[in-house]
Amino acid sequence: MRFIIGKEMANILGVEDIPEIRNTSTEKGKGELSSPVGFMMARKLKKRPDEITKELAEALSSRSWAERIEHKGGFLNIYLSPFFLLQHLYGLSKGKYEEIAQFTPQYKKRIQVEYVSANPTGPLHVAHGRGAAVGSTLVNIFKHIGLDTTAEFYINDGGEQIKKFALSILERVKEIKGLPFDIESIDGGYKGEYLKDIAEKLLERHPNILDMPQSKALDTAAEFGIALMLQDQKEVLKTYKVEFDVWRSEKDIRREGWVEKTINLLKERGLTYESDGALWLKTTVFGDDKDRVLIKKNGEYTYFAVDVAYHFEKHSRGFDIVYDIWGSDHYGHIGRMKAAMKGLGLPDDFLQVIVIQIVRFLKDGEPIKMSKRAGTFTLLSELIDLVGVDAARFYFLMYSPDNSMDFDLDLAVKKSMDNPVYYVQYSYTRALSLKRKAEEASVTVPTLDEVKKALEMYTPSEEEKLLLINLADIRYQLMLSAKNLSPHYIVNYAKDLAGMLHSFYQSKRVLDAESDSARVFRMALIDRFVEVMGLLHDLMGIEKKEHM
RNA sequence: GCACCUGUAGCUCAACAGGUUAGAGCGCAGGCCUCCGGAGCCUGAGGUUGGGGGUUCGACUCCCCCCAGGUGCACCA
Repeated sequence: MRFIIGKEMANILGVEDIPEIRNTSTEKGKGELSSPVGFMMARKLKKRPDEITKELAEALSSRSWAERIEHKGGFLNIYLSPFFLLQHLYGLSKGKYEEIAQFTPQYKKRIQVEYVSANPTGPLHVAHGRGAAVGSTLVNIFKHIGLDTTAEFYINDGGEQIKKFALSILERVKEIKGLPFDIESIDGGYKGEYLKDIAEKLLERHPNILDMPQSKALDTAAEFGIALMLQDQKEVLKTYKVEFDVWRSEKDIRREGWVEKTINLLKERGLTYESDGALWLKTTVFGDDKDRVLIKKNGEYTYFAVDVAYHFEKHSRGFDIVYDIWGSDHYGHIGRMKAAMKGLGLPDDFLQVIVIQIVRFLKDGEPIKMSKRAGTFTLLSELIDLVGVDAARFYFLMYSPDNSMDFDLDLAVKKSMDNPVYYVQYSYTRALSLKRKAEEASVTVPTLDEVKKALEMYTPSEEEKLLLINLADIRYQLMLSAKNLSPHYIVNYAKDLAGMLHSFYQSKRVLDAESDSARVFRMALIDRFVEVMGLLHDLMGIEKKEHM
């Protein structure tokens, strides 16, 4: 809706750029929408700001969408026709998201979002919860506005960690068998209790595992443990409303020869050299602080080498933009990866890393120490059991990913009204309950024609218009989240809408309204609220509750 | 030391592409149900946007310099 108006302004002024239109509905005396178009265009058009806005106000005031237009210096303050807004909202379910998608840099690109990508050497940790919530919501938004998006999980089932994992499992098998065992001797070994479960199940399947040759035993343990952990991760993610289109295995990347292919290409480009028995990539040429090892002196590929190959493979699959969602602890990986992408001749905007800042979990007001090595970590599944999927997701989504956050477990456990997720869910339930009551009373949702007639008789109040204009802003809000790569815009938007619904609900009766026309208008408003708020629930991945 | 993130009301956070008087929630003070769900609503107090310069008609927003907190700087992943 903002775009429609912005485009009309641009047409009248004969300029290319669509002027900024702000939602000023909650501010007094600035209209419902407002644009600093006079200031923005003054230089270009060589006119005074107030001349421009005066001209626009005159030209636009006859438009059907305009109820009233004021010009104040360089600002144009617009009051919209309620019918126009409802008409817009009635057309919402039919899609037409193209016109907002084109304001995002991802428009008409093939995009991939890779996130979570946890090691399959253990269950998902609570810290995975934030990236999972952010990633899945971004993907939901991208897909909803029609961007060509693939959600991908990279299974790190190759490399050094897997060896340590397999060794650790075998030690636990020895333990169960009553044989001497020693986990401490494994450098970076896995000490979590869950390894005993894996070992037990492994013994059931392969009772003779310890009689196998060492390398076969390790392979068997690794394969078995990975399958089990992956299964566990998939189940938790499903509960957590996180879905992937593609699960890509590191082992397959290696097996398909992508690493050799990639390294050869880098060699051809003269970007590698040997030193200390290792093969190095000249990432410093592309702005990295130091060069990085591709092949260790023991002949194995580094994680970095495989990851570069994986991203080269992504490009070969035809993606234009790849978003990797990483925790801030992987920050050091970014510079070298971007340098490697440049070395491979990929476009500058191909790899974009969304860095999620750290989450601290507070218990009794104190941060909990969490470490995989020590085996004392808290699981994502435990967090879900504790606070529920809705609260967990909502809490993670509320904050900008740039912001480090504290997750107060005591507060979340309380399920008290401090928790904004209830406030938002309650608004949906309340509106839905009203629709249910209406249905019982045989009051139907009006057609657009009925709304039009009703609005000839009825003038909406402040609360009603506020809710209306903000509902109609849904697509702009989705565009903001998509463009700025953060779900927190739509979460705050949902909180605002919920407040407006409650405020409206408190001040006006719907079913026993003072007039037929008022009831028709309000029924339309409630119906559209359920539509928009329902969509927001779906995108955020929280439950739409019929009853609370 | 270098790089990145953060610093906004007592607390937790917003603020769109630089735009008109910096907004919410919690907490605090007061008020509101004969009534469609009070898990709600209304009113109020509360701010030198960490500090200092600069650019601009206009700066929380952009640039520079400081200060404070966090994270990262592996032939680990």
